[in-house]
Amino acid sequence: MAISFTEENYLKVIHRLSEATSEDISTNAVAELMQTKAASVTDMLRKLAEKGWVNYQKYQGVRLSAEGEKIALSIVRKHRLWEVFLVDKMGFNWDEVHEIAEQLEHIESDQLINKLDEYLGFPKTDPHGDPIPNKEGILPELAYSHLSDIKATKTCKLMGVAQDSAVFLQLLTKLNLSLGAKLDIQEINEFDRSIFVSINDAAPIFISHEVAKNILVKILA
Amino acid sequence: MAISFTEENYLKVIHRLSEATSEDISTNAVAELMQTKAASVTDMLRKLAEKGWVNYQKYQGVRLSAEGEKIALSIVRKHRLWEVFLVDKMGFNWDEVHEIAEQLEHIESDQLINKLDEYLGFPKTDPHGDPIPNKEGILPELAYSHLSDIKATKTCKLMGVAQDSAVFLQLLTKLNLSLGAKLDIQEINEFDRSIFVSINDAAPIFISHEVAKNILVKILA
DNA sequence: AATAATTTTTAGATTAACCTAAAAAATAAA
DNA sequence: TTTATTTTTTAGGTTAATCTAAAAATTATT
Repeated sequence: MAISFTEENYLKVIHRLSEATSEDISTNAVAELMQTKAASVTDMLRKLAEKGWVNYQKYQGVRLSAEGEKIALSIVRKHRLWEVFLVDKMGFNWDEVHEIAEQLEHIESDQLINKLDEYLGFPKTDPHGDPIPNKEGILPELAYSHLSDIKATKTCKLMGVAQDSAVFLQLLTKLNLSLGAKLDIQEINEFDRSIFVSINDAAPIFISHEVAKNILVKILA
Repeated sequence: MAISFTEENYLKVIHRLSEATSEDISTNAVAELMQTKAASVTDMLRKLAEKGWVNYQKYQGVRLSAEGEKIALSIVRKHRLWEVFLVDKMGFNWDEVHEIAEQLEHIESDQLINKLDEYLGFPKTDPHGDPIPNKEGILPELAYSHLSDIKATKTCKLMGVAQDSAVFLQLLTKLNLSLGAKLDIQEINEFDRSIFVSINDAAPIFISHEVAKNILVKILA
């Protein structure tokens, strides 16, 4: 069944919201991410339900059907592979690729995306550390910790970010924080929950709780 | 001013029709290429005229304004660069890339397209021999001959094709005709205008007038 | 030049995606 | 457990791009 760009974007947004919770997704939550009004969302949810891509009962929220999940994952796959292409091959920075990938993710050609995957060397994650679903639509669970959740003075490795906004990524770049960076937590301040941390063995600096929330790390020691 | 995919496609089609003639383009001609009805075209032409991209007087046909021409050429540039990418980097055949490039040509990012251009080594032509407009929107005139127009037993080189359809390109591939192929015309048959020709010094074969019309060559001797 | 044929435009509908404002349902608070 | 608040849905409209059918203009033919 034919699918429009808009429908694809709705499925993607519902998928993203579903990753954070096991509850049904509210109309308002979808409206906010879609930058539209709740009334418009209601219309679309009814339509997506008719097409069998979501399970939706009015007033009860929405969740993806198996088929909807498959579509959403294929869009995520395309988005992330194109991001790798833009950074690795086109020489963009990690904070420049999101908007362009938002367009490229709607290009329809399985053949192309599989050739691209191969051309890029079957990458496992995108430039922000997010895992890339495979051809079969299976998304490996990476299960990293948010830096803000770590309670003790550990050593970690930066594995990903929880946000793709250019301002956030540019800030990380300024802090010399990129994928793979080593983080030695020196101290966690109770007062403002800021973290005093040494990045790649440099002199320690302060990182705000707000930033730490969006940094995903693997704990090394 | 914002432009929709549909508007881009109309400008592209008007541009294509304008290449073949210096006359104004008729509503019906646009309708045919856009695979839509004349009434729809009339609506759109009025809209494009309001936006200043075409000059249109009702019942008098249409032609691109300077601004419309610039937009059309930027779409052609994107289309052809993506085709080069698909063939040179992704390993597609020349008969497989048109549809995908039709989608990719609408991706909006000057930065991306210029980086792509560089990545591809600033190609002069696409996989079908069509010239690629440069950043400034200047399309080098290549002025090759249609094989069907040649009246004598000459030697030529295949420089391009006048049609991108998969069936046509696949036929050329079967005939061992690809960009750069050497063609030694042995004989031109008056009866059906078929051409008896040796391709890359192989035993000569017959090529129909219909095929010859769509083959662009440079005359070597 | 008058008539016939063709092309193009207008008129009026349709569909997808959106909107605002009002009504209904669900949830929270008194 | 009523009442108040918030969320969601319905009702009715808008815009872009399309359509069919009919009218108008242009072009071709006698």
